[in-house]
Amino acid sequence: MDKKIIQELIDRYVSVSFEVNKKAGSLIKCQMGEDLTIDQHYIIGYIQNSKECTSSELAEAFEVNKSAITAIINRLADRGLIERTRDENDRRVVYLSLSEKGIDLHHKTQEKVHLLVESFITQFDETEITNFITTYEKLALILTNMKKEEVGE
Amino acid sequence: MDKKIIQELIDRYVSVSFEVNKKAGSLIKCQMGEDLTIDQHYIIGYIQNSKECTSSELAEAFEVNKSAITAIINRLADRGLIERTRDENDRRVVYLSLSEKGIDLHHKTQEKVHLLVESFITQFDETEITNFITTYEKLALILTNMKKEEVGE
DNA sequence: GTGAATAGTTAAAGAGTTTAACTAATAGTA
DNA sequence: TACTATTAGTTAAACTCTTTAACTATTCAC
Repeated sequence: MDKKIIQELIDRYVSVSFEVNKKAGSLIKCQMGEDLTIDQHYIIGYIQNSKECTSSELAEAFEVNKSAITAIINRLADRGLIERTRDENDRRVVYLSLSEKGIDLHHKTQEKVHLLVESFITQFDETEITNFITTYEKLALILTNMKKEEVGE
Repeated sequence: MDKKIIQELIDRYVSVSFEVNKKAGSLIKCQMGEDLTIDQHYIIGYIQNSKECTSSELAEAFEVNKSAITAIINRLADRGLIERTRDENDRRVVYLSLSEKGIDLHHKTQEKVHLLVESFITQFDETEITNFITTYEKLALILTNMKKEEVGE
């Protein structure tokens, strides 16, 4: 690729990814209201979709330290949204799961996010948005590999 | 579009945008090191590219309250990276600008982010990444309009 | 069985955020 | 002109998220 074209693409990417993140984050936050922060929503979603979820697993998935997860889980547990269960075989391990209340709230917020995403995805031509997401997924893979290489060094 | 296809696209989008944000954010943070947080980098970049930047302008651009900007600017000013200048005609207004030190640091971090983005952008075919960014920009526009409508209600 | 590794928590500190109350300056208007 | 409302920015309190470092409890490995 031409140097000049690359420079232009970099600038456009940096600028647009910043803008979309800000705008999308702000719209999601509106949807969440007082119920959950965005991070809490994602954490609860992860627990919902994972069987026998642990703090360590969350820390790895969200790329933060385990103590950051402890803090978030404490807040959610205090509100009765999450339950902790010790593994009987390995008593170091604590499994995280959603309470009834947690499941209900997750459904509610999940639905709102879904509708929000739907409302902008459907403004695109099917081919265009499909190609977009496919490339986006390739990008996710590339970033994962870069991360691995970095750690491997 | 078919309902089922839409649902699938939504799920893929939510999942991939989350993943890319986490991964890219984490890689950028590594590049920044101890010098600046990501938010500070963006704030400094905005000030660099804007003539006569004010707190209100930043608050609007970053979609946060003005007091959040004051806090960030205070930290940067304490480190001698940013200078404040009162407007002589309208003494309520405070213009923000980078000090020499701030400009140098911004060049340094800017360069690092540039190289990082270059390293993954160049792994794509030119047509594919150009189409991707173009759609991404359309998405930014759509989100901006949604935000406006929301405010207008 | 003792030392090393693992899972998770706690505590302290710092960054970013919001809301609400505040200062200071300007604009509008009666 | 004087009063009121608006605007720009700050401050303070409270909260979330994050990191680092030290800690407990448990399990693993030799």
